[in-house]
Amino acid sequence: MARAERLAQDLSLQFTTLRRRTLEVVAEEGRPLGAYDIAERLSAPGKRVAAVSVYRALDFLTEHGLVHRIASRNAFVPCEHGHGAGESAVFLICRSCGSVDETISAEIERSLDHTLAQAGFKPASRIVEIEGECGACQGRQEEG
Amino acid sequence: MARAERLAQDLSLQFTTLRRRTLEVVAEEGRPLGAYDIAERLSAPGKRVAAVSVYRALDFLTEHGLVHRIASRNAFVPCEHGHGAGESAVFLICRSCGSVDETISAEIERSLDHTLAQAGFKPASRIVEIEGECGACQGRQEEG
DNA sequence: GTCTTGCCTGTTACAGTGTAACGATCGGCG
DNA sequence: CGCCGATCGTTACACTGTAACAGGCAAGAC
Ligand SMILES: [Zn+2]
Ligand SMILES: [Zn+2]
Ligand SMILES: [Zn+2]
Ligand SMILES: [Zn+2]
Repeated sequence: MARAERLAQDLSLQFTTLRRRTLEVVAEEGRPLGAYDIAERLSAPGKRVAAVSVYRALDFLTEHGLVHRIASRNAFVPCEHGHGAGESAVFLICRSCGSVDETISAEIERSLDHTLAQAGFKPASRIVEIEGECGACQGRQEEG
Repeated sequence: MARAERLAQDLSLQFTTLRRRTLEVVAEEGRPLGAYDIAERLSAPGKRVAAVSVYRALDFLTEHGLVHRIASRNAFVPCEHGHGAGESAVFLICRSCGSVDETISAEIERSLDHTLAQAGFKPASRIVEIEGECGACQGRQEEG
């Protein structure tokens, strides 16, 4: 990810090997990965990476917007947008193939802001996760 | 909850003591409760309720729309609406007081449907959870 | 009545998820 | 050099959730 590299220069020292490799592993996989799965992929014979280290790396990466946590799956995906400020994402999670698509919709953003303002609620973070079936899997199912 | 009682008659046999008491405990608390917290509240000296039983009761209650699971907290709240069919809720979770407010917005529903249709995604369940500060806590903070 | 069946519950055991605490290591700085 | 801050390794532990199996109980069949 080029965006990560750019950010890396800003925080020069902060983007350590473990954090970089954690991001790489998450980005290479096409589906959400659990922290323990990541630890396993980062481990080599004789060089084991503990899950707690992965959690710390993931904390760093999520704080800087490089990965997202999927609350309904206890898993992590790379950010594919580089959204600014309070811009939040909508995650489309396919129950068949397990893929996660991250989209941004100004329309949803607006209607959420509207509802929150009406309720007098000051938002800090937003979680919008939709489970269902992605377009590809729908087509596959109709054929088979 | 009257709604629960009404449903109880439909499923007469199904609404057992354990399930009823689980719903009561969740409804009495003003904030999301974890399954183990519920088990603790249901337990009496000499009569311990295991967490696994609570999970089964919660499965039943969520399937029938009497309680909701808060994915970002691994906790459960009573449903306060009795929403029909695919109508999904928006949860406003206060970081200060821990309260959860359940609201329904047709506007959000519409914009979500629109975005999903555009992406060719067939939704099955929706999770919308906003963390932030509720109106009451904002007022309290400004004073103190 | 008794037997079988299905559903709910109890119990144990275990897998998966996440954090606290402490120590070692490394780099920068006086 | 010694100090300080941040990162990382290691251990231990708490919390969340499920699988598997056995007992209880009500309802219907014989
Ligand atoms: Zn993103
Ligand atoms: Zn799919
Ligand atoms: Zn509800
Ligand atoms: Zn509050």
